[in-house]
Amino acid sequence: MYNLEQLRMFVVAVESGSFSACARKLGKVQSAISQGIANLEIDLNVQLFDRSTRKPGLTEDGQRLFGYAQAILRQTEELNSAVAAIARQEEGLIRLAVDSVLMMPSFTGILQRFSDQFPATSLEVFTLPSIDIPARIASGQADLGLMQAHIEFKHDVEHGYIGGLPFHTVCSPEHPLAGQEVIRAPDLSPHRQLLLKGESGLSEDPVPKLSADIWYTNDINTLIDMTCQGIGWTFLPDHQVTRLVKAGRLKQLVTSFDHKPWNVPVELIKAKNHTVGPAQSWLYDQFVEYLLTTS
Amino acid sequence: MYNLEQLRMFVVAVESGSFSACARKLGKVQSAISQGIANLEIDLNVQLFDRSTRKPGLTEDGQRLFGYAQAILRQTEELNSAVAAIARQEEGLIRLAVDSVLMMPSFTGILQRFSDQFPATSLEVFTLPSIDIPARIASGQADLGLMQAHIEFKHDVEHGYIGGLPFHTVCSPEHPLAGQEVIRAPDLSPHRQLLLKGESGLSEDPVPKLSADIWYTNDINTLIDMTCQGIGWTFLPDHQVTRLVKAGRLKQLVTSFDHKPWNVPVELIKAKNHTVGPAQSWLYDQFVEYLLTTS
DNA sequence: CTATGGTATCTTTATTTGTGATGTATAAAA
DNA sequence: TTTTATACATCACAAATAAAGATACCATAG
Repeated sequence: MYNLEQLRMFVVAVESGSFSACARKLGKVQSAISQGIANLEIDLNVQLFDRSTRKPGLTEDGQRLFGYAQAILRQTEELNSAVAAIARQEEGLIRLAVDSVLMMPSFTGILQRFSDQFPATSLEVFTLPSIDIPARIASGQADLGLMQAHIEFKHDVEHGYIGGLPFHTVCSPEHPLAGQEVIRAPDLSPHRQLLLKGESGLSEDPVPKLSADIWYTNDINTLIDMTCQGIGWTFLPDHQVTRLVKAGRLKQLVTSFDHKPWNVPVELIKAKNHTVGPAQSWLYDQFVEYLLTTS
Repeated sequence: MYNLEQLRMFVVAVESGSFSACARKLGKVQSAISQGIANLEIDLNVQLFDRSTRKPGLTEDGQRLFGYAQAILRQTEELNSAVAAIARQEEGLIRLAVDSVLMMPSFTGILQRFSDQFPATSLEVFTLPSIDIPARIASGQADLGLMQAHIEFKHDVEHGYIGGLPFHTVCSPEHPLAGQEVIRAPDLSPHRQLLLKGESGLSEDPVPKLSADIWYTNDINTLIDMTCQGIGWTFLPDHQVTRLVKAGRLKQLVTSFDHKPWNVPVELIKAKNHTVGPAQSWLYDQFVEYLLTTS
């Protein structure tokens, strides 16, 4: 049976064009390569190299098998890097719970960089309402949560306030409010407000209820669709507003109470008394940094 | 450095649940497995198994690495099957040139079965006009050609007549011809005929020119679109007609000269004096069989 | 308490792999 | 043409590795 060392010789010999060069690269003597490849050929019962010329070239069969050998070696690289990751105590999996409202475009940028930094760590991203996130963390179903700050504190969960996200008041361009120049809080109350509501019941919502007539949904996209449809007005984070106003689907209201943009506090939470590996703390830092520059 | 045998031990031990069972499966003594895995653990500097219980279970790290080890072994299976294919003298690549008109639905069925039969042989399928196919074969750019029969014979190319494909006369439902009950050949001539034409010049076409006014295209889909559009009438193979008549895009004309369906002869060609491997001859047989049952 | 099925460890033996010397072929330089 | 440098194959010997076999130990079911 052939072995990995022989496959490595095969691949390196092809890549470097000669057995001797291969030997130098692998830190062996030339005869070792010569024998190793000869043995590989015997094992496979296939002539891999055409040795009739000065520099040995691949035979047709050799070409055909070269890719397979390369693939095996690439897989061993994967194994090695996973082993190295373990040695560096990197986590195998990080489960992230993010409020769907906070799912901003730059988020995927962070994840992209994460996958470069920690190729051996896989990531699970749940989006769910803020109100449901602490329970996820406390029950051990998630490692890190990015959510709108709530007053409620859960033991087993470590809170860390880290910033705020600018929100704006918006409605459909066809909505009655869209006509008004400047809007005061009492102007909003006669019109239906749309709000996000978590599944785990009463939402201790950081977003104020300004109207008596409130409709709820648990899904950010439904909220947006309903608002665009003109069903009511709502508060939305800056990155969503920018996108939707540009598309002409929403109108941003100029309210008298938010000459300075109105920030929803955002916090990052994690399980208490859990050892935190490098990948998780990297992610944590990235989120902190991002939110500090945004708010 | 770890080796393939150790990885195999690792994987088989996990799959069979015990070192002893693994030893039996691999035809070794138990101590060999015990040592092999211990050495692997030393090499990787990772504890793979939790040996505290009766049956050794994977540690968390072990679970994480198990998939990688499996992947490496799967790759070696690929290599082995490629080697076996070479031993059976199967071709690494077959290049197939098919007339686009003959590209029937059952064709992909044959290719599917091909990939099951010859997993280590890759396939290139060109579709091009019949007239251009012999040149492809003769120049060594294709191995097998499936085309409408021409009178022209090329040396270097081995012709083998194998069947026929039923063709029908069709036009758009809006076309003047669509109203007539039965059509004789002279009825067709006042109307524009649409024909396929190869790139390599004059088409010694197996499809008769019945009209003086002829438009050409080199692409079957364009031909169909033009016909559906009502630009002219044309001959199309049965499988295309069935599909398009069902979709209401075409009308099949009942012609007085084809009470028996009118067959275009189809032939399969290959390069002369080339050794033919099992994969190519399998394909050849499949096509012959298919065309015999169709025509 | 014992039979069973499992693992680790030790020693011996067999196999594999690596090394260094040597011979041959070939292309380029003198 | 003769060197010279580089490349590959082969061989014999040393070194490293892996397998086998014997033995001890452990956990568990009956």
